[in-house]
Order: sequence, then C-alpha cells, then structure tokens
Amino acid sequence: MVLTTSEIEKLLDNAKLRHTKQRTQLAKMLFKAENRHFTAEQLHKEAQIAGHTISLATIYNTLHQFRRAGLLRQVIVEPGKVYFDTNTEPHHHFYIEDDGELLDVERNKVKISTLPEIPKDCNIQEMDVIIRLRKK
Amino acid sequence: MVLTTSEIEKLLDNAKLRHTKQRTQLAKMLFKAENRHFTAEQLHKEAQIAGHTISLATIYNTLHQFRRAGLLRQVIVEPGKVYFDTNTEPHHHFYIEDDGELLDVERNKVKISTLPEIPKDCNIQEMDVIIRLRKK
DNA sequence: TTCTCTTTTAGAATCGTTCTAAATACCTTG
DNA sequence: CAAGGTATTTAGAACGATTCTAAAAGAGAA
Repeated sequence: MVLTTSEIEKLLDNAKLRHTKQRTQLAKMLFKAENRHFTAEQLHKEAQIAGHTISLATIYNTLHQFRRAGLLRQVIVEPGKVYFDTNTEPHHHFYIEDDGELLDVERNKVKISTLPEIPKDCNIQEMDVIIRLRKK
Repeated sequence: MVLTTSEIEKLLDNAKLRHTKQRTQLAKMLFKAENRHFTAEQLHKEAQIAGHTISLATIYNTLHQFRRAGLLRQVIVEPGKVYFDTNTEPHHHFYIEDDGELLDVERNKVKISTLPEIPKDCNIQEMDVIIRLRKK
C-alpha cells in the first residue's frame, strides 16, 4: 500500500514543509504500510535506482526535517552510521551484527518491570533496548 | 586505589600483550577501583595532561587490544563517537544527552521479565539498555 | 651485539555527515 | 504573467572520529 498523492500532500502540510519534487518522492518511498529501517546512503542509492535525481545533501536535509516533524526516528547501533526508522511508536530493536540489519521488537514483547532511580535533576527522554544478534 | 606495577604486569600478561611504556601508562590510568566511561580523544588529552607522550593512534590501538582481551567494552550512544567502559560486567546505562555523560545502571536495577522470540538462526550476543536523560 | 619481530608514530586516507554558497524552484503580489 | 523575495536543492568543500600506512623505535632471543 502506497500513499496517494493527496495523502502525501497532507503529510507535508502537517509537517509544515513545502511540497517539492524531492520531498514528495522521498515521502512516497518511505511511508508505506510496512515500516522500514535504512541509512541515508541506502536511501540515496534506492532513489537513484528509482530514477530520481536527488542529491545526498537533500536526502540528509529531508530526513532531518521528517525526523523533526515526528515522522522518523533515529536508531544508533553502530559507530559512524545512523539508521532511520519509520516506526515512531515506542518500541525496541534486534540488530543483526553480521549484516547490519535492524528488526523491530514490539514494545510489549519486552517487559521491563523495575527501573532504576533517575538522577533527580533529570527526565527520561527515551529508552532504547537493543538486542544484538549473531547468525549461528 | 591504583593498581601496582606487578598487577599491571599480570594484566598485560593475561591479555598476551607485551609490556610497553604506553600500554602500562594507559592501564594505570584506566583500571582503578571506580569504573570509567571515556572516548579515545578524552583519554588522549588526559594522558597528555599527565605528561605522557602517546600518540592518538596508539590510544586507539591499545583500546582495541584491551577490548579484545575483555578488559573494556564499547558503548554506542551517539552518532560518530564511541565510548569505552571499564565495567565489563553485564549492565546498562543512563546517557545524559545534555553533556554526553554516561552513567552505569546495575544489571539488577532493570528487570526484564519478557523477551521476544529470537529469529531462529540467531544467537543473542549482547543486550543494551540505554535510558536517555535530559536535564530539567 | 645483532637479528627479528612487535610496537609506536606522524601524517595521510577514509567514511559518514554537515556546511557553504551559488543556482534553482516555489509562491506571492501587482 | 512578471517580478521579487524566500525556501530549497545542489555540488563540492569541510569536518570529526577513526583507521591505515610506512617508516622509525623498541623489545626479546640468540
């Protein structure tokens, strides 16, 4: 299931971003029924294969704009590389170290029953659980 | 409490690493009673302030050797920067985003009662819990 | 000592990402 | 529709952390 043009327009409007060719193309690639994990470079390659001309700088700009608009989330599992995730619900990850693949773990699949005491001058911003896997 | 020279020698022997001036200096800086979190650059500055002449390349080499020997662990919480941790026991972290500080959370302070099903061709390598904090 | 192998080093190279400044696109308003 | 002003895109330079390279220095054995 791919978003229709008017759904994309609504999405960009909500994010207070102008409708441009590049943003529309990227939104169409990203926001489908299934959630996705990808890096900026991967998305750039994919866009080129799809025949879109879009610079890497624009990929980065757009991903950060989408992130600020709450449409994407960053996942940090490896030094020197940032993954983006279209699933913005609270949830966790499997990370398959052999091939750098990320998989979602639904929030309710990891039950955390005790939490440590938070330093008194701090608030919890987010909580990441990463289960690192290796292929047998 | 600082390790004695002979304790350092034992540590390097166990890691099957020759006793060199640089490795000894770094081991003395790192393995004290209290666990530490630091980046390669931070350690490099600290060594220079302590009056040791040691190149950044050697810092990196040595940290990776210590890690392979199980004396250190890497923590990945921020894009483009690797933290090292002298605490090699299974445990978790607070990460104070405002100033990039890492704090240990003892393993038993986070009780994980349910785990998701692991993909059948994989083994759990490690499990990281990072609680991201912001100062009020 | 001398020989060999390991370690250290400065500096170059690399990689993902961000920055810069110029070109282009978009959206008003006349 | 044209003009003007702002937003966006872009190529390429710059950046920061890390790794690599090749040469010099150090350690250990004979």
